[in-house]
Amino acid sequence: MQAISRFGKAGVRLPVAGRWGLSYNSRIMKAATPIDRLKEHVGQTVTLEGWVYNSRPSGKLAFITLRDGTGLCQCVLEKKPETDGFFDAVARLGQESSLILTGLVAEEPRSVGGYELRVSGAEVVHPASDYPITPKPHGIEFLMKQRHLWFRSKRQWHVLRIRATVVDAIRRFLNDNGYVLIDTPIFAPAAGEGAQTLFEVDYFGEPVYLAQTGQLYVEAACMAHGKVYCFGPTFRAEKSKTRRHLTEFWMVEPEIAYASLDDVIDVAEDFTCAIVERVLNDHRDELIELGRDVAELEAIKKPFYRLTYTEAADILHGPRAKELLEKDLVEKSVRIEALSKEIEECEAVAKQEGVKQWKKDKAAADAIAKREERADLEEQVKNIPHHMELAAHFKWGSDLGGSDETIISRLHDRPVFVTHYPRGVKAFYMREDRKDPRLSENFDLLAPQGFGEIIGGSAREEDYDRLVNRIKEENLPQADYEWYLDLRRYGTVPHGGFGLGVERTLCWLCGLKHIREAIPFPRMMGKFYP
RNA sequence: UGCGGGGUAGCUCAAUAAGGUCGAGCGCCUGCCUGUUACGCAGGAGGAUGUGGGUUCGAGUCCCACCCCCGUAGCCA
Repeated sequence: MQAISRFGKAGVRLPVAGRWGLSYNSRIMKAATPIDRLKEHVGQTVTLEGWVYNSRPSGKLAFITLRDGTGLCQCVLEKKPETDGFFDAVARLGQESSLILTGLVAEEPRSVGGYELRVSGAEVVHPASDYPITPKPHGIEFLMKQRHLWFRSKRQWHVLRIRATVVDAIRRFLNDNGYVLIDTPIFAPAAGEGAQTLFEVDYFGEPVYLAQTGQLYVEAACMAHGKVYCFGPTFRAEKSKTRRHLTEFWMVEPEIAYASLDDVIDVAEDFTCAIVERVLNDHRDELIELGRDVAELEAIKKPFYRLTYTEAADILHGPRAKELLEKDLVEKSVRIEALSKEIEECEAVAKQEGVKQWKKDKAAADAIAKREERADLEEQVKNIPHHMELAAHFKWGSDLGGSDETIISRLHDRPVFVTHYPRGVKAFYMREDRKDPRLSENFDLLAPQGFGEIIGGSAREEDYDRLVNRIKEENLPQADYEWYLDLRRYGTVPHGGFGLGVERTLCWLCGLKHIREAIPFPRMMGKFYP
C-alpha cells in the first residue's frame, strides 16, 4: 500500500467515510480510530492519527510509540516491499512528528496498552526535530517555560484529564441538585474581602479590580433562585511564592438560601465526597500511575470530622500535637539516615567499572534525586521545633497557620471541618454566632495528609444592623455596599455558601507537590509565560 | 520581604577538602542493526561557565555588587 494522502491542496482533510471499518454509526467526523478504542478493532485494519511519542528504529524494523490524545500505541514498521515507499521517512522521524498510520491491530502483551499496530500505510503530516522535552529528566524551570509542550507528557496529560473530570463532577453535582449557574463579573468595583490582594485594572480611566470571589453577587442571585453557584477564575495579588499559591485560579462557589451553617457544611461534605468518588471511578489507573495512594482516597467517606476553632486550638496546645511532631522528627531523621546510605550506594554504582553507561547515569540521577529529598527532609526537620513552638503557643484569636492546619489534618484520617473562628480574622459578611458573639459561623475544610484548606465557607450575616456594624468595623466604604445591604432590606433570610479551589483539590486528589501542575497555564507571582 | 540552596553544551548533571588549558549522557548529524520498549554499536558537530567589578602569573572554583531560578516562612482557595 502506498502512503495515503487524505489532504487536499490547502491541507484540508478530504472525507473518507466508512473506509476503515469504523464502529461509529453516527455521522463520521474523524476517519481515524482513537487508541483507547483499539480493543474493539483487533484483527481489523485501522488508521491512527497522532504524534511520535518515542521511536526505536533498528535497521529494517522500527517501533514507533504513537500518541493520539487518547492513549499510546506501539506501531511496528517492518521494511518490506509494501512499506518500502515510506519506511525510511517514518522510521527516522523525530519525537512529536505528526503522522497518520494505517495497519492491522493485534493484541501484544509487550506493547504499552496491550495492543500494537502492524503498519501497512503511512502519511507524514509534519516531520519534527529537536523537540525540547526528551524522555529524560528535566528541571522545573525549563519545563515551565515549555508548558505549552509539557502537557503532552504522560504525567501532565493524566493530571489535566483528571482536572477535566473534577470540573465535570462539580457541575454535575450542582446541576443535578437544583443549583442554578450564575456567572458573576470578573471586573469588580471594590473589594470582596481583603483589599490588599486585588489586581487593579484601568477601566476607561477608573480603577476596577479583578474579582477575587463571586460570593457577594451569588448571594444576590440566591435570593432569586434559592440555590445557585458561580464557577470561574478568580484573582489574588498576594505576594506569595509557595507551592500552594496561584495568582489566577478556579473556584466554584455554591450559595443556598434558607440554610444554616450546618446545612452548608452538609452540602460541602456531600460535594467533596461526590468529586472524590467520581475521580476514583473514572481515573483509578491514572491515579496509581501518578503515584497516588488510592486507598487513602477510598477512605474519604461521610462523615468528616467537625471541630470548632477552639477545639482545634486545644489540640494544638495538647499532647497529641506534640507527640505527632516528635514522632515526625524521629521518622524523618531515620529516613535521612537511610537516604544517606542509598546515596552512597548510588554513587558507588555510578563509579563502578563494567556497568553500562546509562545505568551509571541513572544511578547518578537517583543520587541527585535522593539528595534533594534529603535536603527537603532536613529543612522539614529544622522547622519542626519551630512548628512545635507555634502550636504550643497558639493564641486564641489569631488565624490558623499553615503548619497548624497540617498538624490538625494529619491527626485525622478523613477531611476535617474547622468551624467558628474568631470574628476578627474572618470576612465582614460572615454571620455572627448568636450564642457567642466573639465567633463567626464559618468553616474551613482541611484535606487530609496536610494538603491544606480546599474549602472556605460560612453562614452569611442576614441581619441588617449587624452587617452595617461589621462594615464600619472594617472601615469599608458603605456606599459601595448599598446594593448588598438591599439584600438585607428586602426579604432577608438565613443563607450561606462556600468556595472550593479547583487546583488545591486537584493537588490533594493527585498527590501533587506543587499547584502549578494542577492548571494548564499557571499564573504565579512574577510568572505569566507562556 | 527574611532565611537556605543554586545558575557550566539545546537538556540533565560532572569538574575532587586545597585556583593550573571544562567533561559525560541524552538530543542533533553520518553509518550499521528484524522484537525494541531509557534499544544497541561506531564516528561527528556543538562552550564568551548568569552579569559587572576585584584578588592572582593564572578564576567555573576565592572576594564584592547585581540579576534570575528553586525551596521555606507570612497571607490565602
